[in-house]
Amino acid sequence: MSLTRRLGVDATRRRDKPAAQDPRHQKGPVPMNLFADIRATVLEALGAMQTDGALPEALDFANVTVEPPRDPGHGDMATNAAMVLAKPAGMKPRDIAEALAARLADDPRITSAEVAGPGFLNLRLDPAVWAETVRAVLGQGTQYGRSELGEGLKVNVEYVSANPTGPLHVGHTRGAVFGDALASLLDYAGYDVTREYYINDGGAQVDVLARSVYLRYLEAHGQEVVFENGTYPGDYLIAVGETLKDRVGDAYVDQPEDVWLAEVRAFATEAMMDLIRADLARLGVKMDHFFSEKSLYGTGRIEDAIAALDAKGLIYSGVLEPPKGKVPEDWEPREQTLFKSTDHGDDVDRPIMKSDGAWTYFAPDIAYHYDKISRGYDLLIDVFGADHGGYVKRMKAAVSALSDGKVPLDIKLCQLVKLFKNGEPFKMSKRAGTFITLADVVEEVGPDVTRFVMLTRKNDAPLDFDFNKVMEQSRDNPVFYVQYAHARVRSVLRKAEAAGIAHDDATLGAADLSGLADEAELTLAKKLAEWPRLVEIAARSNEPHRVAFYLYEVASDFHSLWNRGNDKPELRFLQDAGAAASQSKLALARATAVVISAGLGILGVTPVEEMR
RNA sequence: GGUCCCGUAGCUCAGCUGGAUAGAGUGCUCGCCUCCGAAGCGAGAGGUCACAGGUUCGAAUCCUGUCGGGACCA
Repeated sequence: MSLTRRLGVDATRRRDKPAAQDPRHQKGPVPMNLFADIRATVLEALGAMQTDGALPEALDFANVTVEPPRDPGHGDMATNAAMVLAKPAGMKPRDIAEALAARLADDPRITSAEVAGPGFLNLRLDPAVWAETVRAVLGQGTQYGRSELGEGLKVNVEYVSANPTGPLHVGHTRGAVFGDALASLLDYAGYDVTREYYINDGGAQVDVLARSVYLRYLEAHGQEVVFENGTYPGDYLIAVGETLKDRVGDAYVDQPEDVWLAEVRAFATEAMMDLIRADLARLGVKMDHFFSEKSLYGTGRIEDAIAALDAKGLIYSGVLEPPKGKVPEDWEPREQTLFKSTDHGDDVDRPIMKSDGAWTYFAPDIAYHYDKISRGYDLLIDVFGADHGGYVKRMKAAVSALSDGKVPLDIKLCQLVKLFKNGEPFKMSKRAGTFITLADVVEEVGPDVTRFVMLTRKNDAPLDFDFNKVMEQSRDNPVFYVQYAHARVRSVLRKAEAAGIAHDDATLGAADLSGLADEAELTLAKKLAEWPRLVEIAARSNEPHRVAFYLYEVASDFHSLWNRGNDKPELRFLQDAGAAASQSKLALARATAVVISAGLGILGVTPVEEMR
């Protein structure tokens, strides 16, 4: 990927600069967050009221919010302080609100504070505040909006983690895009992020892979082969078989499995990981760390993890009750080694070792998460497909037990993507070898559209991905709407350049911005003021899709302003009156582009210069 | 049978970790290019937030139950 592609995030991605990992040590001004600032002002006023005896001591202000009102007619910001505090303070909401309003009137930024409705306090801010917002954006660039919410905490985001048995398909793409955007979002919000991929190279499926590659290897030697017993017939293994032939000649031809299985498995797995890494690169996804499940076997690491649980008295031998309702026909009571996950919120205890002494699939998962904990992460996030929803409780129980409840694990489930083509749903089958791959999609529509579309849906909502619709790049595709707004800004800046108007950020940031007074201009500036707040909300809930929806709103406010310039020449970004008249408008336009760039940077989408 | 997710405009979906008269896109109707990029903008119409209780100043949001859709279940 080119450097320009991700300029919003790459420039600050801390894994490239380990020395400056902690955002608390970053240089530059503390990011401006107007809503946080005003909330702090409100809390100060409340504190002063306590000091004066106007409010009782010992009140919890945690639920006091300052947020934009739904109806702009209510003002610029609203606080619920009076309503939240009325009951614990034993006072009437209106009394608190009026006293608070009187205090806040002293703040030069606040021009009016009115009690409304059940006890809201509606604040109107001096227009100069919005000009300062624009100035802050120009001064801080794509750093505007960065937050210290994360306090430099170490967070591990595990995503994709597809089995190394073939190329990534469309279903994986969503998890890849989501996990990557989430990681960027958390980075932007002040966390120290590691992007990680868990390679499932320890199970039976890689044996199947090895046998499949072996068949292609025989084929490369001119033999007729049949793909049976679940072996993978996909074309992508043909080249792998040929490469194997180049490596070992005919050494494995007509040899029993125990001669070649281990080596072919290692060879095939590495080949598949190369394939997967290449697929991820197409999307602009770059992992910091790949963790091999295989490395857990035969090294005592699983045993260590289980011993840690055993030391807490959470391992025992027992027989599970049969699953309620439909009992599998082959079910029989068996003595197994169990993890007492019910102590940590699970519904039933989970087997970790079967009666024949083999680990269950759960055991390496425990060991893997134990490893993450021991690497010192403060927070773990797993991005799974929705088909793994059944593992959530046991995984959380394991992490809770292993970390003594100190390391939270958040598991984000991505609903599987429903594919449509020509308006018809179609399924993909890895076994049949007829699946739509990530590479197919990215080649057709490009990484930007792929990523943005995947992020315009909440992760736990199903996503209809209409192949044709997305390939058509039709206008109802929101990525173009946002890109278009950015391109329009760049266009107007090019015109400014041609007209000889200085438009660098320093000049625009120092310009007289009092000309920004029209409602449409202020609406846009206010929207830009929400960006730092939006980042924190999105990061707190681990929901990068909020960034995509926010950018759509920014673009909408910008397009709206742009078109008002058609009717009102005084709202155009380039003014006939000359440089000074234009620069306040250009400052707003440029600030819009900066916020869009920052947001697209988090999503991993290129802010384009033009799209004619 | 159990667990988890979902149910919001004709359709596709947002909805701020409880706020005021629930919002976009799309589709439909009607307007806007001698004007910085019309891939754009403006206006109209469209709702029992699945249903029933509960919690409280206040519920689409939290709790319980029912119905419906999906995923998973040694």
